[in-house]
Amino acid sequence: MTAEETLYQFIAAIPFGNVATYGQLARLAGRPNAARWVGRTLKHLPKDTKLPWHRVINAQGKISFPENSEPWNVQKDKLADEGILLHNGRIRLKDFQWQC
DNA sequence: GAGATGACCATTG
DNA sequence: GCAATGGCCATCT
Repeated sequence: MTAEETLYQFIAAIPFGNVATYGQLARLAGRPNAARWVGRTLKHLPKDTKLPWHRVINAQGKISFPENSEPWNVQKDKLADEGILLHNGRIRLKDFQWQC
């Protein structure tokens, strides 16, 4: 099981209606300080991936795309479908962050 | 091999 | 809450 595969497993395991941060997933995958590695890995995902990549946000509860950009809107919509709404441009981690 | 870059984080003031 | 700072990992030039 490579670190990447482990990462995919954890992303797939994020429950509906919850989100996880880059640093959190990095830790779970066994790379405590590799948040950037998580971001890089996500960017490499095929566009037809089954992974809920939209549930991955940064530690500030914000979407890591320029606001109102195309991917930003896609992610926002998917989150809204799960009842996760942006409050002042960011997500309330306190309410939605995955506890594991 | 050095420097820049990127879907980042924790700490500090 | 926000900005600056230093750190992290992998890739590209």
